[in-house]
This record gives sequence, structure tokens and C-alpha cells, in this order.
Amino acid sequence: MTKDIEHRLKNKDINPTAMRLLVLDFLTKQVAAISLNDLEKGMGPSDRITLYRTLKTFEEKGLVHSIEDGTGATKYALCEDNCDGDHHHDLHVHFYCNTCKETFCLPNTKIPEISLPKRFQTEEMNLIIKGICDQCHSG
Amino acid sequence: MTKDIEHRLKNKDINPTAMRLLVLDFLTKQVAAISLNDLEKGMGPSDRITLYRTLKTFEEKGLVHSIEDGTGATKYALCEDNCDGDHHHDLHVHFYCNTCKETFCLPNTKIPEISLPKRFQTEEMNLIIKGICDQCHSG
DNA sequence: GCTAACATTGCAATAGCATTGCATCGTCAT
DNA sequence: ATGACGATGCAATGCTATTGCAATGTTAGC
Ligand SMILES: [Mn+2]
Ligand SMILES: [Mn+2]
Ligand SMILES: [Zn+2]
Ligand SMILES: [Zn+2]
Repeated sequence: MTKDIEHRLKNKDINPTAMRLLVLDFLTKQVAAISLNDLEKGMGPSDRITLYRTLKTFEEKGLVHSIEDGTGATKYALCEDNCDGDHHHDLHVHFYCNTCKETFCLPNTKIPEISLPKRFQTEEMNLIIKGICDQCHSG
Repeated sequence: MTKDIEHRLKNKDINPTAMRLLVLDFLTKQVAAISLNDLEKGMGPSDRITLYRTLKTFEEKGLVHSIEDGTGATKYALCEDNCDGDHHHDLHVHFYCNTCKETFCLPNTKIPEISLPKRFQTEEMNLIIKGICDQCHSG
């Protein structure tokens, strides 16, 4: 089990330290994207900056992607398997729930092709939809 | 001309003070969205906080909309006419140029309908596309 | 085993942007 | 005139992101 986590790190060319194993383990248990604050609170006592750099390393290596959901705090979530450091392939929609304040990846909801005006060239896309999530939507 | 600016404020139920006339005049001259810093630099000597609150007032009244382009600094641009304080109708794409670092409204490029998973309900959408803008795209 | 090179971690400090409190000032109606 | 109310200016604060540097841990060569 911890071997599985360890392999996931090695596959992404990340040195599997104790801290990184713990962070990746924590990330796999999340249903929503998490902020650095969330990570700090969810982990045992650990240094905030180290956690910050751990997330940065994970992002560089294509293990997680970051999400700017407009709350001011960057959120992080695990990538799909085919991501690498240079190219993230997480062109899915992100959903921010105005009720529970959680940010979710919607990996099955892709961002559609957008036809831009002449001579505009797309390199990245980021679509945030805000509203009410399935859990908060009663009735 | 300043009468025109004044009317635009009054139409949005904004008290047309000297500062607000100047800010709106400045905004109408912009081709790209601007940050609070841009506004501060572009205006004559004026208090940063007052400019901040002016932008906030404009946003509340539906005169401008804010754009989170991922740079960390909120950008502002004039709304389309049919916006009001409660509902902004600027569901257009925003484009951030990785070369010139400017953020543009693409008012003719609307965000398409997105079919979300069951029981997710949309209230707002925000699509940022990053790449190379028309001006920076040579050849 | 010892040691040098290298990566990781912990702690301190800083930078930037957003936001609020409060006192002052201007304007308008009575 | 004056009192109410909104607008402005200035100070202070909070929060997130980011870097510098020292201490620590890890690994490979000797
Ligand atoms: Mn995602
Ligand atoms: Mn816009
Ligand atoms: Zn929710
Ligand atoms: Zn450009």
C-alpha cells in the first residue's frame, strides 16, 4: 500500500521521502481539491513551507495540478496519469460550490474547443464554473 | 464629452464625483483590462485605496467586471451595457497573453454551454485562455 | 566506515495584493 | 447655519505566495 504510493512518486521521477509519501497519501484521500492551508491542517504537525515546496515539486513533475478558483488560495488536486512536468493534460472543468466552498475537478467534463478571433493562439485554458454541487443540491 | 461620462455614471446609479469621472474616463481609453496598480500609475497622483473603492463601487453597480487571470492581481474592464449590480452578463472569454502579459476581454467569444454532471447547478462561469494575442502574434 | 556532494527540510524574512477602521472633508437638504 | 450622509485619505492589518539560508539527511566514492 505504501509501496503503491512510493511507486507513484518514482514513476513521476520524484524522490520518495517520508514527507512526500505522507502528502501523496493525503492527496489520494481527498474528494475535493485542497489548499495549502487544508494540507497543513490535515497533516500531522509539519512545516508549512515544506508542504508548499512539496506541492510545487509535485506540480512540476506532473503529479498534481493547481487550480485558481478565485478564492485567492491556490488549490491542488492529483493529475490524470498522462500528465508530465512540461504538459498538463487536465483540460477539464473545475467547479467551485458557493455553498460548501469546495472546489472539485470534473475530469469527465472537458473544456470544449473555443474558436478565438483571428491571430489569437491558445496555449492553456482554465474554466471555473461556480454554483451548487451535487452534494449541496438537495431535492 | 465629460457629460457623456457623467451620464454613464448616473445611469448606473453612481454618484458622479470628480474622481469617478476621471477613473471612468481612464477606463474607456483602455484596450486591455487593468489592475489596481495600472490604474494608480495611469491616473494623476491619487490615493490607492480610493481607487480601490472606486473600482469596487463600479463593480457593484455593474459598470465594470473583475477578472481573475491567474496573475494574482485582479483586473477590471468595462461591462457591457446590460449588466447591473446583481447580475453581470459578461459571459465572454478572457484572454491572457503570455507574451505582452495583457488581459483582454473577448466580448464576441462567448463561453459555450457546458453540460455538467447530474445535480451540479451553474451560477457563474469564468473562462481564461492563455496564449499569444493578435498583436504579439507576428507572421 | 568516513567523507564530500547533493537533496531535503525547517525557520526567518519579505513581497504583494486585498481589505478594513477611522478621522476628515465635501455636499446637500432642512 | 447645521446636521446627515457619502466620499476621500491615511494608517493598519490579514493572508497568500515566495525566497534566503542554515541545519539536516541521504547517497556514492574512497
Ligand atoms: Mn482538476
Ligand atoms: Mn471581460
Ligand atoms: Zn457544495
Ligand atoms: Zn500579447
